[in-house]
Amino acid sequence: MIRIILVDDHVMLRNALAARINEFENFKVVDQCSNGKELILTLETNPEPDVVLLDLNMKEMNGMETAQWLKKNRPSIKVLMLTMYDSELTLIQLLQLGVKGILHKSASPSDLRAAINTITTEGQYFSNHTTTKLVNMVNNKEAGTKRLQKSLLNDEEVFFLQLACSDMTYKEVAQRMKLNPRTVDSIRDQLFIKLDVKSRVGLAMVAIRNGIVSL
Amino acid sequence: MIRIILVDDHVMLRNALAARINEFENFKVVDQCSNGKELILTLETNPEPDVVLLDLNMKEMNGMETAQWLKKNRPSIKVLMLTMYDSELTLIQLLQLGVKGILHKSASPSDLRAAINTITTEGQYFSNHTTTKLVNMVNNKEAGTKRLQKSLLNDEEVFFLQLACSDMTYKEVAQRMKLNPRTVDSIRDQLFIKLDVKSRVGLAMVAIRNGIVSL
DNA sequence: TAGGATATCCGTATTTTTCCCGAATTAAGA
DNA sequence: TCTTAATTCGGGAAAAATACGGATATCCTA
Repeated sequence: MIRIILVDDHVMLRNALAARINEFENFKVVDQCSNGKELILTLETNPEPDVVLLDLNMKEMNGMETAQWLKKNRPSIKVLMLTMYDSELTLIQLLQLGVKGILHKSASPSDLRAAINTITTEGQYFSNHTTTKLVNMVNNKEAGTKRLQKSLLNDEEVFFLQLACSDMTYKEVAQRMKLNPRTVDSIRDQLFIKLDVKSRVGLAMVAIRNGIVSL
Repeated sequence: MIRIILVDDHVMLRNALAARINEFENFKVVDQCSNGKELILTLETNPEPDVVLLDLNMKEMNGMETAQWLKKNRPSIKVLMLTMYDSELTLIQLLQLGVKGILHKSASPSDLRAAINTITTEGQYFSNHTTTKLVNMVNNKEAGTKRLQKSLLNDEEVFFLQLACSDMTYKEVAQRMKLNPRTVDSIRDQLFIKLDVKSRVGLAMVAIRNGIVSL
């Protein structure tokens, strides 16, 4: 019996997923959480599940942070990430975090079934769509491979993006980050290139799409 | 038998809702659509439902636009709006569009049941949370009442917001809107006041939260 | 019809953002 | 060790965004 925990702050979707999964043979949803923090609490007092279905866009502790925690503290748990939007950035970042599969929220129930099945039998699941994007990135010499190697966001950049998605000015952001305003300029310019945008609004859009900032 | 159509681009959540609703007595989900356009097509060839469960944040034709269309073309259909985030702006705007109820996506199945039941028996459903916010707005003299009267966005402002959530400069936005750049400045300044932000990024955030721009 | 509030349009001034250059330091690789 | 990157920071200028205010038209009202 494969044991699964669901993590998503939308109760109804979560229940829906649970109902579907419990219909499958050999699968059982043993717990449901609303965010990463709840998951950690649950894991502290309960036996480890085999799979965690993790929503990327959550309020309290989002999917990215939670996956990072899981990789570090519970590396044997397989993570299947649920995404709302899709983008190359998320993709690469998630792979780095050891996520074993990615499933778009607009996926059909049969996609869900395939994902859950494959991830337990073969260790990982990636849809054709996901794989295609990866291949395209590798093939796209000018931007693609560079991104594969370099477009991962470090903690500083993530922190910057979170602060940039606000009414603050860059000076204020620099203060908050305890950095020289010039350095903040560099971080921003770096992100312009990495994320292929040319304005702060563009950065904000990418950040939101990728669950880096939670609304 | 109350006939219901679901409109949401997340298949699994949609199916979950459908399953729940079909469990209720006297309710039946007669159709499911992924966005407003599909709904319109469906309505053209099928008999009118009693209730439409409408997601606010959709790609093709979002909930706001769809509600507007329904108000004009199918005024007898009751609209229950599903929201991802919540904000005062959405609230007022939705009420103006004749929406008969608002349900947050993090609502529980029992909330869903209450909403569906109440909307059909009493004509409308608003949660305590929603009502409380409305009351607060009315009581808050300085900003509240003004917002109630004035914070509704007209088509021009909505269009501006959609364009503002991009890498475009205001000049380019002005060109696209066929307006003088100064006029675009005024629209922006107006929105700063209405939405209580002081930068373009702030505008973008509000616009996304309210489903005015779809990512 | 005069007065007052309000919306629209547009100009000026200031601040912020963005870009381009480059220098000093550190890290990494051959 | 020498070269090559990458990081942090600075000056300065051009462009964009924002703040402020003025002119005109409109509409409501006393």
